[in-house]
Amino acid sequence: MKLATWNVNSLKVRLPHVLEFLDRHKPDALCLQELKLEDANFPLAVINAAGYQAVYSGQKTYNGVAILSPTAAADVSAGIPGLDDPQKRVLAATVNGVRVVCVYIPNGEAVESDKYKYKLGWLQALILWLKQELAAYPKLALLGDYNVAPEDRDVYDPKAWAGKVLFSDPEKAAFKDMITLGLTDSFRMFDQVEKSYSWWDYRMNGFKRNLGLRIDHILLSAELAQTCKSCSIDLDFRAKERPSDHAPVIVEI
DNA sequence: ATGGCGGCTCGCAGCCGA
Repeated sequence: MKLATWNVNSLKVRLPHVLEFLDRHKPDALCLQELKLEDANFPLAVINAAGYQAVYSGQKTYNGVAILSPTAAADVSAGIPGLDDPQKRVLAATVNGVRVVCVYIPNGEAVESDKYKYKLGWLQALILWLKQELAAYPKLALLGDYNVAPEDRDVYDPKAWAGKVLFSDPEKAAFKDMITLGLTDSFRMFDQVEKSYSWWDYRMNGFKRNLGLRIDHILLSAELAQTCKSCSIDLDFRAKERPSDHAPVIVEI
């Protein structure tokens, strides 16, 4: 079974890339973030025509998440239960017996900002909910844009990024808390080339110079990690004309 | 040290992302 995650930075603009991704990788579930469109504008007909079903939770301009799958998604739930948040950042569904949790964790802007406080509170709410969700669904995958680079090797210049948003100690601690719940970072289960990243700034030729961060992750529950076969980042989609600034991450379980 | 790119909007400038 193949699962994938991709922050598309506008589904309207990236729809051709998404269709190409579905055709090339044929994932059993594809989690998308930053749809930047309302549910009424979700391109369901085009995705159905590609052989995929979709569940989604969108809003105008910002955020928005979706799960695409060839088979129907069951027990769909949007948002973090108990967290009153108008921002559409979480969607969970069961696909072929696997609990697929698609997240777009807040960016945080800068450690001094209110958005950073919102991010840390949001992460705490996510972790509390995940603990329950893991108890209910032993086969669980948490896929998405975490906006956290967990280790030095996930950052092109860890000294320059030390203490900055996406790489501050409280954010890294929250990531570790997720690992402590029993989740495994599937990417690090396997040998990877050095300087592997999932996001590069559009500016300064970030991708060509490989000035990136690894902030998109697929964490697996123990039961899924046991049988995980591979995890990779598909750089081809970041190298395209008019790409998303994120590359897709793919896991085989 | 700064800004840079790209996507969005009751657009032509400003917000947001990371």
